[in-house]
Amino acid sequence: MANSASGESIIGRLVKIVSAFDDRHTSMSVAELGRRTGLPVTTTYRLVNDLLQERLLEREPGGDIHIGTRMWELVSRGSKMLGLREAALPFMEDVQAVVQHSTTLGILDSDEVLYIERLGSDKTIVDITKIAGRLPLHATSSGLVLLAHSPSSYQDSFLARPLTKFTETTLTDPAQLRRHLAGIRQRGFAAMPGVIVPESSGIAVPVFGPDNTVRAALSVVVPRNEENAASRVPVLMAAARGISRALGWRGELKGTLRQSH
Amino acid sequence: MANSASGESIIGRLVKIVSAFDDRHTSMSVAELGRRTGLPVTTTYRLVNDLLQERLLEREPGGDIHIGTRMWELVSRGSKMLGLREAALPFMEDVQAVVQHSTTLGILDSDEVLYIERLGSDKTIVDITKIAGRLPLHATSSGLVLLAHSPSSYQDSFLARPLTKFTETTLTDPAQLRRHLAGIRQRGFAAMPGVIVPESSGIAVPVFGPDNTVRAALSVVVPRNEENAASRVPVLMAAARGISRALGWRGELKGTLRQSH
DNA sequence: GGAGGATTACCATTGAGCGGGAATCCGAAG
DNA sequence: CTTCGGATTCCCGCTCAATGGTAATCCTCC
Repeated sequence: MANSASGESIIGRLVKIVSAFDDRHTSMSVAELGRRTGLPVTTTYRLVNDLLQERLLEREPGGDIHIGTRMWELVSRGSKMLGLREAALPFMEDVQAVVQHSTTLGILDSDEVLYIERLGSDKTIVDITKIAGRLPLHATSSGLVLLAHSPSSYQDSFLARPLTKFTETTLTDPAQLRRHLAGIRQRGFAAMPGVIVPESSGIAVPVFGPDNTVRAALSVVVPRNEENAASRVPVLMAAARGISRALGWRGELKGTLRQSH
Repeated sequence: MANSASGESIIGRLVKIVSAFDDRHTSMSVAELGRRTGLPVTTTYRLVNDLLQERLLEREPGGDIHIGTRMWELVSRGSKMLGLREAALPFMEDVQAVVQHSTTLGILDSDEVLYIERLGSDKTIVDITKIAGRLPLHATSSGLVLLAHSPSSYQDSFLARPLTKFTETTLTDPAQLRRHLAGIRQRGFAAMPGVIVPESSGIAVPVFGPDNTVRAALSVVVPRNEENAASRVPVLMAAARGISRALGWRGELKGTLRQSH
């Protein structure tokens, strides 16, 4: 920005400021914000005041500040997430009504699954997905579905890097994963028992856009001991097709391999 | 910012840029963005490129740009809306399951109701609420609930200004509205037949925070001809209490008037 | 091939942003 | 009441990042 010192753009600082807030820290004093962002004190105060002016941040009675309603509103309204969410929600409600555990919708972003919607807060089941939360691709059923339908060049580069092993069942071997991904494409769904948390297992299916590429992964998390997990697949698939259609998808293009004639 | 000409801060421009996107325009060319915002061409391109750098905006194959996933993620994760939403959603699902029409959660912001959550996309019923959408306070059941529980100084200033009459049943007279608000406080809910659209009517109840102030309004929209609309009130009230409790509310403080002994 | 628009490249100008330092405010502890 | 540590605001000169014209280039349709 004008002047340098830090050599960082205002926009970069905005990102720092907004990033300082998360689900565990939705509000804090300006001083603390300065500490968390590492910005010079004076600068922090000036920026915060500018943002308060525009209602992008808000000051609460105690003096602490938090992300402003206006910011949430502008971003939510203009973002494509809303459209995807709108299309998906009715179907997710149906799934939720039948499956009774938690239903999530995730997209691929920056080599991770980003969950953009989630229904059901059943405390009896371990489920670490959160809205606007991220999890690794190779350790979630949603992630595997998204990865399985990515361009192979992307898969290659992703599988080339070291993968964390979360539990016994987490696959980390590239060759093994490749075979697994092929299976997912073949069967049309991914079922992963306890890949991140041993107690629960996830089932995920792909959601397609008009161009027949995968837009998102719809998934449910169920207790691992539940043996009829596979019975959930048809419900999920039907819902995913509904969502896809709502997004403008018109069925597989000719030439795409099908399950059966 | 550095240099003036327009005499506008970068932050103001950011707001302009983000505001240029809405649910009907989730993506556009940079040139069009420049037109919509009224910013100089070159400036628009430069700003957009900076934002693309930070992944706050994203470029799609066609060249059009849209609000970036990162922006949505950062704002959603850090915003207090998520907490409110998380608390409310399970109860909203229950209401939705029983009432079958659309269930919404709205807060008071800038003299309007801002809807932050909505379940149910029943096309058979006219419902103009949208997530991140706004509607006037005096013409929605949610708005009236929020207004009824606002500080009287705020009510005064709000009622002092001219109010738009949307349908026959929209109340616009301050005195009449005041009486109505008193009734809402007394009964604990607002029921408005066709205040904005004649075909549907809304029922709303307040959601309280730990300090016993109203945080939000929970409401359902049902067809107007449905005469047992009142029967929906208990469900809503129970759900609202559940949400309030999830927010840390601990029941009415002593001294607060109750419906009955 | 050419007209109209979108996008990029170039560049001189300058005041908005910067941030150190000091003063002030405020609440809690002594 | 005084002290003390932290949060917040004020002040202010420096300077380069941001600005936004103009012009060149790149696309796309007719």
